Amino acid sequence: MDEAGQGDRAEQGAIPIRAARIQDVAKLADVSTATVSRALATPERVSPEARARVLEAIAKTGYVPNPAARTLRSQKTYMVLVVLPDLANTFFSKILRGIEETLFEAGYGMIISDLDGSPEKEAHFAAFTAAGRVDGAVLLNGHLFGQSREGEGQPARITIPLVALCEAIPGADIPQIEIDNRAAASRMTRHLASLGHRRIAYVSGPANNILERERFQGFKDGLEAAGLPYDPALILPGDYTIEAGVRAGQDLVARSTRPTAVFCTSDEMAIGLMRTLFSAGLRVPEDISVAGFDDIEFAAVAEPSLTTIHQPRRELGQAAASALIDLLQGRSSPKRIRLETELVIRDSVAPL
Amino acid sequence: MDEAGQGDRAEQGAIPIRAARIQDVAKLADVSTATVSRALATPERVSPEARARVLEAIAKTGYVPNPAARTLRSQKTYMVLVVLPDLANTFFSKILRGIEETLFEAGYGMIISDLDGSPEKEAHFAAFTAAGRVDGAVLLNGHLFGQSREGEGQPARITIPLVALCEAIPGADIPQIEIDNRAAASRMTRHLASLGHRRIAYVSGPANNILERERFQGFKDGLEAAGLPYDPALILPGDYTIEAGVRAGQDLVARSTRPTAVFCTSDEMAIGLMRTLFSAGLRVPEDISVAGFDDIEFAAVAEPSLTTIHQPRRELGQAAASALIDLLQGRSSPKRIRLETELVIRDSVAPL
DNA sequence: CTGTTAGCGCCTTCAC
DNA sequence: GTGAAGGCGCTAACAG
Repeated sequence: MDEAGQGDRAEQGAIPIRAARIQDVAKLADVSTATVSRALATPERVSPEARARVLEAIAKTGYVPNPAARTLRSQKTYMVLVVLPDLANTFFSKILRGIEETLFEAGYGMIISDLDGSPEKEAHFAAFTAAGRVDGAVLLNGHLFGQSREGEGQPARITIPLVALCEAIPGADIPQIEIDNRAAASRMTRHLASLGHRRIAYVSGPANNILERERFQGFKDGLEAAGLPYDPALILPGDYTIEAGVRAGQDLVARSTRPTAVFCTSDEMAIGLMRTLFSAGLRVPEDISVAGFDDIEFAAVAEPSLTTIHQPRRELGQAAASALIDLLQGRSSPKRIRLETELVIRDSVAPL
Repeated sequence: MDEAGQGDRAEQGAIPIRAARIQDVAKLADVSTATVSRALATPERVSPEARARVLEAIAKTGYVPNPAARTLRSQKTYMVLVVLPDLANTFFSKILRGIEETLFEAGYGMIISDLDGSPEKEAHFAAFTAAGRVDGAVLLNGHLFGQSREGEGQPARITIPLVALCEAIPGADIPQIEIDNRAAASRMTRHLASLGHRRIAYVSGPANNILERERFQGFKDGLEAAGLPYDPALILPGDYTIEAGVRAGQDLVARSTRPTAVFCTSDEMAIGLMRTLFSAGLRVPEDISVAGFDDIEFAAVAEPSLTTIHQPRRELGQAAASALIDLLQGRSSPKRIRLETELVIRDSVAPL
């Protein structure tokens, strides 16, 4: 015995019952520890009698295998890391749920890392991952860990299975689960044009973001398909947040000639933008039509309800988790999975 | 050597570089493994020269301690479990962020369990916790794990530090971080009454929920303070979701005599309710005033913007994480922490 | 201040 | 079908 051992971490008199170990079960069932282990992992290789005794002993002792020991031995953690840029963003919560439920069914736990734009956090989680605390990772942040600034010996290369979700990672040879952002943005743009709108503004995502690049392309595709000119003055900078929508709205309100429709590349921005328009006495859709992207919960109950692009968020999460599990269990996975979006027509957009 | 070892988990030719172990570092730095360990854990107990050599060797090898081995030895996981009833609920995301950032600073990781109303999931996570995969847990779901249905040998008692957040757990002798729901609800009720409203409806949370019980008490307190009678016909059932608000709205719309104000115990319900009122041609606040609770992001940009009770969500998360960390590190923590709420007056409520 | 040593609990080969 | 034994990588006692 080395340390004092157990107990007293929580001062309120925690009961110093030592958790049952495999030895305890073995003794009680009158078998070796190897048999206990096998009874759990490969029951068919253990005689029915022994198995029954083991199971009974497990029930009696309340034995739960020690995961640290198991991991140390088997090199498997049954944990998956989910890396996302902003946990507080509504858009991710339902995706997370899709991921979590799929992982759970397969016996994996989920560790979340909220990068929050901090490079040091990213470095931390890269180390975390390299240290083998997780078997795999789902990346929602649009790039690989640290992009290994080379030099410096071996920068702890990450060799576990990875999957990219939503924000595709161009160069990476990993499964990518996403929607067709370009096609969806084009679809919305054509929808607006088909209603007679000719001056259509576009509120962008963050510069250099892959979603933004694709949606912007789609916007231009849509203009072209509708025979409308591209006017840089109608491009407003944004970053998918409510506040960005508010700012874009202020810009619009201040103009003498306004667009007749605004395509916001997130519902948050659309809602923030509408708010600003209302405050200035403008009506949606009578004075100006507003469209969103994502179809978050609030899109349907906004006033007016929001015309937008529906993303199957839960299914995206599930698909990403499934792809990762496939990899984790030695199966292969398609390199690219694209889920369908849908144009949802509500009340915030009207014919000109 | 037993197994084949390393490599080939990910089929795409993962490089079979074995991660550096403490031994490798020790050899390179020409010290014992114990010294390496100490250089990391208690640098002040190692000579500066040795420390420098160790650090250099670590940099050269890219060494990252194996957490499974560390956990096995030290019985510490540096992981915290966060148990919540519904990950997809907007209300939790900012709280999670508060928790995560505080844990992160203290070197702890966060594992999320979305209970999703499933008892089997709860049992799973109870076992998970009992198995020692986490050092502590933050409970947002209003009750202790499984409430240990006794009998059956030792049902793997959970003895790690726990903290309850938002939903207090009455009998439990653990730190509870919350707001004063009763006082806040009373405050809002009195605010409505002070504007001349005498028929105030109340849209509830789920029956038996502790938040609901407290807020309902507060509502009655407020009525009493304002000298208004309590009318059971003005209590509408809800569960904090948008849909519940929609349903409550339908109920209201169908009535011949309506309340002049509605106090919804969540912003989601308030937004859903307003939507239904609009669809029926009613105006807010001209025809009917609507108040919410929580002050989620969308409350400020709803149309009309929502009068509500502000909860410091991020701070709640931070406070819970801090309390847990105190416990984890052997310090004590106050048994009850109550953060201040604020009445936020916007446009959805008007004088009668 | 530093090295030696002994496990943490489990899984898995090897021998029977 | 089963048991004995070694070791996954680390840290904490104990000597020095």
